[in-house]
Amino acid sequence: MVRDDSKSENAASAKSGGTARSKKREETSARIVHAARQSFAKRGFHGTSTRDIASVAGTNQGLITYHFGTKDVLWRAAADNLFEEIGERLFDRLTQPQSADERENARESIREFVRFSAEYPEFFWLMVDEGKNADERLDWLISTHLRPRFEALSDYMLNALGYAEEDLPHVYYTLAGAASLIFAVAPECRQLTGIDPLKKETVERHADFVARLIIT
Amino acid sequence: MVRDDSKSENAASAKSGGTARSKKREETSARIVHAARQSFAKRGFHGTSTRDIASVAGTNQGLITYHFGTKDVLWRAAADNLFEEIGERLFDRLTQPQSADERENARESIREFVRFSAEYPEFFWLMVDEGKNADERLDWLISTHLRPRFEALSDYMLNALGYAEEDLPHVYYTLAGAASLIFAVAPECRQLTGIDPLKKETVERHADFVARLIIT
DNA sequence: GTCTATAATTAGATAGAC
DNA sequence: GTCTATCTAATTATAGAC
Repeated sequence: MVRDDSKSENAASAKSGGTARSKKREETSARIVHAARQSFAKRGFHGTSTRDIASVAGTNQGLITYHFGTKDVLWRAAADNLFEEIGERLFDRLTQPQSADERENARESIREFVRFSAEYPEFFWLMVDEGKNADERLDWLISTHLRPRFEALSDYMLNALGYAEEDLPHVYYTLAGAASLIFAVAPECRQLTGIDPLKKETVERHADFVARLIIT
Repeated sequence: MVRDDSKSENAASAKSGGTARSKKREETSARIVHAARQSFAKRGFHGTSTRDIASVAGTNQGLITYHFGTKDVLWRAAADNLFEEIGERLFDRLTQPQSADERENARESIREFVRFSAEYPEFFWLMVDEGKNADERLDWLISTHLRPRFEALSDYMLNALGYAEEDLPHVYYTLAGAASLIFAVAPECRQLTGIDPLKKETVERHADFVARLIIT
């Protein structure tokens, strides 16, 4: 998702060392992507302006064009960046059994998913924001990131958890919704119920609540 | 939420009958509100332009200003309209017991809520869109619509379902998320899983799935 | 009441100086 | 690579004709 910069490594810059230049490039690019991730998550694609992103990244709007071309490409880069982190944080360790008790393994996997949902509400926001409209952003999101993850999860649910094939969509969306919503609307939850869902004890409470609900 | 129009019922229009004029006013206003509900739900507050709303309503942008003043006021009117329908569709019949079996009553209430979520994904979209940012739209939404509903539901969950006070937020958001997400991201679900969540049988399947999950 | 025209802002994208 | 200045289009809100 980062533009090929081999062409810009010209003779002039080669003297001072192409590595330093491309390092700075990547630093700036990364700052922009990070700011974009935050903004797109909180305000959605339409609610986010490239000027705001540049401002959060501590730079200017022109640089976004230079590094990414269009707002759409930047959005994809932000999504890539998010899913990269998600992969490391979640999917890799979700299928690793810890205990001899199958059901307790499953419960702990669900607890892990709830903890993840508290850490990365962005995932849920992105899913809801983009999942409700059939457009090319959704197409890209599914083929690039969602499908491989869903299929890995499906295998796990079929084999380790023993769900029936036709229940998979219900399990998947039920779990995702049950685990995530309370954190995704944290400001509302605070104001409406008086409790802060992002407090460590509350996260654990919710994790256990959902885990015991799904795996009795 | 409709602007007081008593002042515009002047002497000139009184001749042709104030009722006819105010009837037309309300029809136009209602068309705009209806279009606004659709657009705000699907695209969010920022992603929706008043011109698009006017176009869907079959009128022009100037009339929106005339009837509602600002985009923000129109958004409130759209939310009011949604919650009015929700009240009729859901909250009134949720607490009416049908069977002698307490657990089956609870299950049927949950099934009803799932069916409602399939019919009104707007509710979920609104909740997620506005619940993630602490701003004055959220304040208004909570104090005007969410709090009274949440307290009514809390009573029901405490008394009829026998949940503990400190579990209420977890029950509430778990149920809301579990019931709604699959319908809220219907296009994604179709493309990702191959099943259409809005098909009648699928709605019932999900309703039963969630109901049996929560009330074993 | 309804509509067209337009003002004032803001958006994404571009050009060019450094 | 970075930044400022600017173009074009779209936005909300306003003014005024009918």
